This record gives sequence, C-alpha cells and structure tokens, in this order.
Amino acid sequence: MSDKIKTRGRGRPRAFDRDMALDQAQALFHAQGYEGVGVAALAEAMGINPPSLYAAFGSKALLYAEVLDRYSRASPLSEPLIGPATDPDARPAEALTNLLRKAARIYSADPATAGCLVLEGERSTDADAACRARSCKDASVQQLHGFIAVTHPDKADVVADYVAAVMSGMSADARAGHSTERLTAVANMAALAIAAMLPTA
Amino acid sequence: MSDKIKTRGRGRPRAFDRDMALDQAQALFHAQGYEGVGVAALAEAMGINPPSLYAAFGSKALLYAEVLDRYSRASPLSEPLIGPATDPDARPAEALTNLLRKAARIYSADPATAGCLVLEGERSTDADAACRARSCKDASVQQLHGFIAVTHPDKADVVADYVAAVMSGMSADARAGHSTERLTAVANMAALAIAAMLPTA
DNA sequence: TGATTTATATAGCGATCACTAATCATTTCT
DNA sequence: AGAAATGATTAGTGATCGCTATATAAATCA
Repeated sequence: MSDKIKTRGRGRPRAFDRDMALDQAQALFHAQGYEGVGVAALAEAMGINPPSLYAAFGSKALLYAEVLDRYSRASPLSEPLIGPATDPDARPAEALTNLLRKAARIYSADPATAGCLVLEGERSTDADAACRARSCKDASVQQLHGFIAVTHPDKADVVADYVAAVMSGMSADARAGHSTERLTAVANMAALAIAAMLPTA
Repeated sequence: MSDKIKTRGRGRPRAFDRDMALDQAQALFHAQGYEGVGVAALAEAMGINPPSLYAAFGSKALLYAEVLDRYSRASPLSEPLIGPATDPDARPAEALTNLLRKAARIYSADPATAGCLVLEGERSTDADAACRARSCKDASVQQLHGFIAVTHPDKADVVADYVAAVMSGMSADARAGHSTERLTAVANMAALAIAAMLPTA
C-alpha cells in the first residue's frame, strides 16, 4: 500500500493528532489571548500532558507561532485580495471594501473567538508574542500594499495603513461584543475614504 | 493659618504624595499595560512598599481604575469636542478631523507611552481590567455620539463608532512604532469618510 | 530477543504573581 | 504622659506561571 506522508520513524508513535491539537490551541489562543491561556489549559484542551506539548511544539511561544502561521494561511488579513491581485484590471477600491465587510462578518461571527487572532495578539504584553504577531500583521499589510500599488503606487502606503487600522479597530469592537451589523456599518463608512482615495478612474 | 484641603487626621501622616504616585503608576500602566506590570514594580516606581500601595489604593485593579479615570479626565478620547459641543454652530466634520489628527500626534509623541491607555487597556487579558477600560471607552464614545447627534442625529451611531475604531487602530500602530507622520496620514485619510458622511450643508 | 528510540505520565522544579500578617514608627487625642 | 489611630517596613503567604527530571510504555532496529 501507499506510504504515509511521512514514513513512520523508530520510536513510539505519537498518540494524538498534531493538527487537531493545533486546532484546539488556536481556539484557546483566539478566545483568551496569548497570556490569558496557560500551558496546562492548552495541554488539557489538546487532550495531552504538558511534556507531550513541549515534545511536539517546543514551547508555548513556538506553539503560538505555529498557530499564528496557521491562522494567517487559513484566514489572512488580506485573503480576498490574492485572487484579484493577479488581475491587472482589478478594482482595488471595491476589493478593499469587500475585505472590510468580510472582516466585519468574520470578526463577529463567533463570540467565543471574536476579532482577529493576529491583530489582538499584537497587543499582547508578552514581548515575544507581540513581536511574532506584529510580523504576521506586517506581512499581510505588505501584501495589501503590493495589491494597491499595482494601480495606485503613490497612495499604497497610506491606504494599506488605513485599511489595517480600520480592521484593528473593528477587531477591538468585535471583542467588545459589537454586532455584525454595527461592525458592517463601520466598514461601509470606512469604504467612503477608500473610494475617495482610489477613484476607479 | 488656613486649613489644608483636608484636615489632617489622627494617625501617622502619609509619607508620599498620592498624586505623584498616581503619575508613576499611570506611566507604568501606559508603558507596559495592566498585566505587564506587577505590584512590586508599581510600588518601586512610586517609591513605596506594596503594603502602602494597598493601604492607599485598595488593590492593583482599583489603582488601575483610578489611573484610567485620571487619564480620561486629562486626555480624554473626545477632549477637543467638549468646547465645540456646546456651540450650536459647531462644524462636526472639522472637529472630528482635528480629533483624529490630535490623536495621531499624542499617540506617537512619547515612545515610552505610545498609543491610548484606555484603548490598549481594552485589549487586556484580565477580565476586570478590560471591563473597566471598556466602560471608560464607552463613556467617551457616548460623548462623541452626543456631539455628533446635535447636527446629524441619524448618523451619530455610525460616525461615533467609526471614529473610535480608527483611533483604536491608530493606537495599535503607535505601539508598533509608527511615526507621527504615518499616523497623521491615516488620520487624514480617515477624515475623508467623515467629510462624506457629515456634509457642512 | 535485546538494544535503541521516541512518546507517555507523574510529579515537581524555581520564579513570579497579587496580596497580607506582624511589628514598628509617628502622629493626634485625652 | 499615655492611649488610640494610622502609616511604613519586613518578610512571607498560597497560587499559578512556564517548564522539566524521571521513569515507564510502545514502537523499530540488529
């Protein structure tokens, strides 16, 4: 039969699914933040003991880094732009407006994991965690910048910063319990500035 | 001679200035956040021992509450609006734009205390601290709302939320080390949406 | 089968957290 | 002066933090 993705090694096989464990860790970090959750709680949610967590992920900080990476790939700050960005006829103002509206929906969809994992992680008191989240955000803003620069190179700096700032504010509002409608209203108003800055011309 | 503001009581007089101690506490909380600073560090910065801190302020949470209150009075989210709000001929769009520009300057003025104490406190992992900061923010947003409602009652909800969201995003950017110019550029772009929503008519 | 390798579970490490009991010092009251 | 009241100091409380030493279980290798 076919080989597994990775040939099983020598020692005792791992008794838990690494990806499912990451799912649990991501949910906990998203719900309670980096400092709000301890390794004991993480291990329990994963169904393992702390030593297994350290053997599989190295440390709490490295586990968090993996979660950030995972989250960024699954639900990036700039996800809906990847497609349009490759289209030379893309309409940036429209795409960015849709991005904000989508964020309004996602951030307030599940009260248990309100807001953006990355943007909230950026505010962490732990220097290491905040730095990792910041890098994650910067990468997304850079992607945003590249997308805007295709059609409006001189305004890409401001517009990318602006969109990120609005999303950060919406993330905070989502954590405060604001409804999807309330967030969407903010997104729609924010879109007015985008339309003014990036005329379809 | 004249009586002091408060007649001196019976026991041993306090050996430190309560207001100056609050200044130090505010600086520390602003620099490192509620969870980032411990009572030992607070007491040392205030030049006192932990028991004196508890005798004078009750607890870390109550001290933080006092600091929030103090900060809100000295540098409120909506400070520049109090004056104009009493003027029936106020131009809200202009006032809000100035508010955002002022925030851009204040948030990035001192790298050691970047961002807004209240808006950053809102993201705290500690439930109690986050709730207190949230109340503080809500009060400011409410004030903002009242100011806008004078001339544009139907749009006050969205606009107040929008301004608060942008300020929250700018606060995060300030903590990430963004320059005053970069923050001001975002403020100016954000003002476009305000101008579009609140025509001088 | 026996050696090697890796994962597991138990238990606990030192450090730090917010907080305080006990004692002493300094003031005002009678 | 002596009693009463309040602040300051020392030294530590139990709880939780991230993390790990140790021993055992389960797999592959020779």
